[in-house]
Amino acid sequence: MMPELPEVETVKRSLEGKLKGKTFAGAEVYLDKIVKDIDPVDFDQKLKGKKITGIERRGKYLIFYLTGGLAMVVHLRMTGQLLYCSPEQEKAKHTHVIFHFSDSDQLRFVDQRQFGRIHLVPVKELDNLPGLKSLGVEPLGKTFTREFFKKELRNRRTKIKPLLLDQTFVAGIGNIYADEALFRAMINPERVAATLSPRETARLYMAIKEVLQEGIENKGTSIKDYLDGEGNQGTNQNNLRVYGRHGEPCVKCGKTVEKKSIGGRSSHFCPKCQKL
DNA sequence: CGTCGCTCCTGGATGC
DNA sequence: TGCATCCAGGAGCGAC
Repeated sequence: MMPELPEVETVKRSLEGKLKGKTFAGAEVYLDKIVKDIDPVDFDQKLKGKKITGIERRGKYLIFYLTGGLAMVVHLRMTGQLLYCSPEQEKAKHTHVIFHFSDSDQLRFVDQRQFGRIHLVPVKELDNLPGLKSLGVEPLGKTFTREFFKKELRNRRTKIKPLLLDQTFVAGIGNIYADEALFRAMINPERVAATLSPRETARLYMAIKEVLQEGIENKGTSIKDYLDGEGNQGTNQNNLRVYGRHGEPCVKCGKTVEKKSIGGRSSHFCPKCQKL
């Protein structure tokens, strides 16, 4: 569950080799609302005969580039899965879309909570998609510099945790990696962003990159239902220091890890290592 | 524009 | 034991 940047990147990497060069034979849509802004019949017709030329990740979005100047944009939200399957495989519960390829292999979109969305747009209209349009900087990209981070924090009066989750600020951080980064940087999630010292800002900057990088190296965090494109679990759940550890002793100081709702989301932190 | 709260969903966990 | 309620949380949306 909860695909964030490392999980979406892992899905991308697991599918890339298998799907590049494949030609769509069509798409069966079982739940219309998943396929946003397009009639399922049109969707099937437009995909038919198009070849996948490449896959890109932007924040938590996956973009499939197709021939004919088209792009298919997939957001897994919380419980979405993209699974590469053979036609014999039994159709799992909550399978909402099945993509067929000309070689008879399939890509299936499975999503228990039905929050995930799929768009099909011309490449030149990608920037008009709400969400993609306003997406912030890539935290593992060149433009996410320490200077940028410092400068952005300076005028923000919001709490640091909700700010880290703001996709128009930095793209791809979700609840798990936000809590983990704040713990590593020893910063309380309720601190007002603008009040972080230069030292704290630098620590948080490094911690964000570190937790995301490790998440990718460990092929994602599989807590509930996250799987990559081949149905494999990640191992980063074994690397978490505070997320889901409320009631347990802090790995650094032994004090009990707390859980508190901040900005409407559960936040896990050590009250001693992350003083307010 | 920044910030906040509500909403969409299912199913596992928790409460009485 | 059974039923009701809560909770998980990404992001679009409307309100202020």
